[in-house]
Amino acid sequence: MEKLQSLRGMVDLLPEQTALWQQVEACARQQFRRAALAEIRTPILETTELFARGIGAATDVVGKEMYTFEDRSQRSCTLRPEGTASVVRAVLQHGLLSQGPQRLWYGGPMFRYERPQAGRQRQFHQLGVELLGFGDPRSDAEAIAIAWDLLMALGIGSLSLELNSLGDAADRALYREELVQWLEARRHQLDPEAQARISTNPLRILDSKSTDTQAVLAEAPLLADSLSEASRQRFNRVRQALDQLGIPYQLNPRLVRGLDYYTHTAFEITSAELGAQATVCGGGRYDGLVEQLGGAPTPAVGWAIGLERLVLLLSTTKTSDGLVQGPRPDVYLVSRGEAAELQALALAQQLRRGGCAVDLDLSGAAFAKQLKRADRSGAPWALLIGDGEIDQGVVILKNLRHSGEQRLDPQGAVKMLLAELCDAGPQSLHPQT
RNA sequence: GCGGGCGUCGCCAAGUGGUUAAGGCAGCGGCUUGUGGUGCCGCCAUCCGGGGGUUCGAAUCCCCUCGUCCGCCCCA
Repeated sequence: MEKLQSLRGMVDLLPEQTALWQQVEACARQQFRRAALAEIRTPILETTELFARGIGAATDVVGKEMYTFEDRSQRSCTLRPEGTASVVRAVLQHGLLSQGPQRLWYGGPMFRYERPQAGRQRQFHQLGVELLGFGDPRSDAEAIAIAWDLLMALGIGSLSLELNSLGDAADRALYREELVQWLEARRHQLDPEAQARISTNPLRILDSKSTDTQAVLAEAPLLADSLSEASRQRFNRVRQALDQLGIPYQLNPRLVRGLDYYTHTAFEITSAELGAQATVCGGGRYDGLVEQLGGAPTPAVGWAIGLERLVLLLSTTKTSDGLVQGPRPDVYLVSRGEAAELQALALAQQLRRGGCAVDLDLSGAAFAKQLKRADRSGAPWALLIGDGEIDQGVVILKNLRHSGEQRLDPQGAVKMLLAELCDAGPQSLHPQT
């Protein structure tokens, strides 16, 4: 029989990895709370139209990477390839903007039908922030700062922030015309992909990784030169704010980004340690999207972080090695004999209700076996109960670090363990040495 | 969608045409029928991702396929 397997590009996170993920998520939540962001959760499945309209039909994401299928009523559905469109849809659907600007974060799985490689899977996870209803240049800087500080708080080093301004719709239209003209004149020097893009999405040619294409582009007109005075000033104010915040960045006039909805500020945070898929965080301003999806014109800025890539960085970085440990029980309950096993069950419940992490051995195996497992579990304490203890009305509280043990009445042992626990907090659960 | 590398036990890994497919870790059992962490003993792939083919004979050669990894495209 064929072995059952997960779908290509869909990976399991096993217990030894989830501890690190939980740490990242906890850190993010803390940062988001400090930044006064509220969480929003939207469905993973949306109408295909949402993404077609929101992200742009000419983009690769919509053109060839979506998981799209018809449901039982022949409605075209798509597994979300990114989060922003859904968040804007939800905000509009529930009229949240009528209560004022929204400071939101979201997280969860995204789906893109691509060939898996390092740092890229078909189901991956993002954490994103959207500031809706904010047009001030300071909000661009603040959004970036939230991302930057989160990455710093996680202890990720060697990151670089690349920054560009795409201007507003008018600037882009103007520049697009100029660029197309320039490209047409050199069509024969471009690779086939770039040639095809001249008509579909010329700006995307700019950040091509092809060295040949880049060589040709060296002389190309720059978007920065087509920006209106207002756009230019706006960009300067964003940069000023970043300077004020002490966040280092590099201007990258070729940074365009793949989704159609970006305007003005576009940015990427990359790491040299990630291989080909170097972008950890990408985002920017999207002043046109809310209107595009049927709302009133509303300025907005946001970004998304790829969690797989983040975790990849954290497990590569030496400093974080060994810091994250899976859950260890505080107490391991060993019991043998019918009455003892029942009492152990009850004590486990009592200890857990008291806040103690308890692993209960259900095997009924020999004491030696159970003790061995107790040792492996990493628990600092074991509670042993057998027929002898039942007869005497005691339990054995054993310190697995020092091998000391004492016989106590059951309630005395519970009190002792809970005191160890609660008085000094979780740290005290793991006696040193 | 395209290019290249790889695919032997849960994990790591020897083996590169010839009778029973090393070893290590983990797991299980025992030495120790109620006391762990060390030690010792035993068990743990009729099978080498799957399917065809070549051969007297293949995990070892060929083809197809699937998976995986790396890169391209693109993105988080």
